[in-house]
Amino acid sequence: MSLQHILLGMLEKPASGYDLKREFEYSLNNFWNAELAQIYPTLNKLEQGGYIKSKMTPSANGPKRKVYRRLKKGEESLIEWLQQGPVVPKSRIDYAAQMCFLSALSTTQQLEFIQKLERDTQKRLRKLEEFSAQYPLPGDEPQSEHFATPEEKNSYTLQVLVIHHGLLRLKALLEWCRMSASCIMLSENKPLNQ
Amino acid sequence: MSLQHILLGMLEKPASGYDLKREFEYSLNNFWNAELAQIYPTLNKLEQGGYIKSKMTPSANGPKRKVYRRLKKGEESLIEWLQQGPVVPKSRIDYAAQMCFLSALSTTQQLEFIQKLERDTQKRLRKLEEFSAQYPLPGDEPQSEHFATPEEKNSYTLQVLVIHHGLLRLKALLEWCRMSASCIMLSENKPLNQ
DNA sequence: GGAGTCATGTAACACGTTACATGATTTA
DNA sequence: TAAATCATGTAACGTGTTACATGACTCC
Repeated sequence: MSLQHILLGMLEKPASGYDLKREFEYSLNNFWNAELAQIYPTLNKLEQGGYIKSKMTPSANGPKRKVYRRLKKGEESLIEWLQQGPVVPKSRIDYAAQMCFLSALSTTQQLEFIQKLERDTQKRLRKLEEFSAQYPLPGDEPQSEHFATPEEKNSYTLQVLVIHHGLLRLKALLEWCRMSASCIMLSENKPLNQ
Repeated sequence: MSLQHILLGMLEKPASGYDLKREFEYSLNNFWNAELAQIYPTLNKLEQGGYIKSKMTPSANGPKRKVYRRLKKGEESLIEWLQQGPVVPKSRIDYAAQMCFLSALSTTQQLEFIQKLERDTQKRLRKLEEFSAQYPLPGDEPQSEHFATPEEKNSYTLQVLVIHHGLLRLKALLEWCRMSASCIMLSENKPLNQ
């Protein structure tokens, strides 16, 4: 059910399905994604339901685009979704499940497993930190950002917070990787002088 | 694809579908879950594939149970899954997506949203901390735990680490909730003396 | 004119959830 | 004997992914 609401949220400004896919890739990608094969049917469904409305518009550099704009019913549905409070997904973390059964491998292989996870996480963290550099927290650099309206400032603050959510998650995961590596090495229980 | 491997991992010791469902509820629940409606067909599929084998056995307190044991092919498949390295799921975090569009609500409602998330997270954390109290980290309480074999000790260490993964995640989320609440309050930008 | 990108879609399949169906055994 | 729990399943539906189909437009 969430994708419909997310698309409604993204349609603050009119956009085509292709645009929305790009937006997933370049910013929301850290905590949500959707393929075009899912976006297009969902947009059609939303239009049939009277939440959004499309209009064929010529493109500067390609074929005609189907640009959607959000209708009042769409905005109401979005607000309803937000007002029902935070939706916490039941987490399904494959690598954590794998950890449970990792004793089937040698200690060496266990450490390799953790180290691979640590490297991948480090990579993701660096990428997100790079991305987040464009979005300083208002207050961190006083007077560096100016907003036309309080609404714009608020919207920006929320964007930044979402990015920081990703950063905190990745940092927590890194910390856990390090703890796990030392724990496994300790549990090997080999005498130090050998 | 993961559920098949997870069930194979859980079948270290023979168990019925009903047993496995219980195990999800009482321990793995924090990072994976599956309904009976998904477990039973998956077990049938695994048996048809020659990964496990069932045997009807009478129960002490109910109707006959279909108890599965893991075959060699099952163990090989499990090890293959583990050796291919950590599988990192693409995260889909509804509340983070909601945050992106939260500027459609008033600042007061935004704060309520965050506070609700904080309360829910606090509750989950307390529950997991309670659960984890049964599993001290070996080393934290020297000499308090004894294991028959090094394999058992290693297996226990991994279990504990998985629980700590959940704890760290929840703590990071809590920290983020607090940061978000102050950020939103600051961004409201109202003069203090009013 | 061919390759690459822009742009929209359908079809088949895999995975997950909810609801429903069935029946045995235990406990009050 | 009725309710609760144990125990195994099927059916329908919703969501998400991969593969395939189609065509317009741009740049070389």
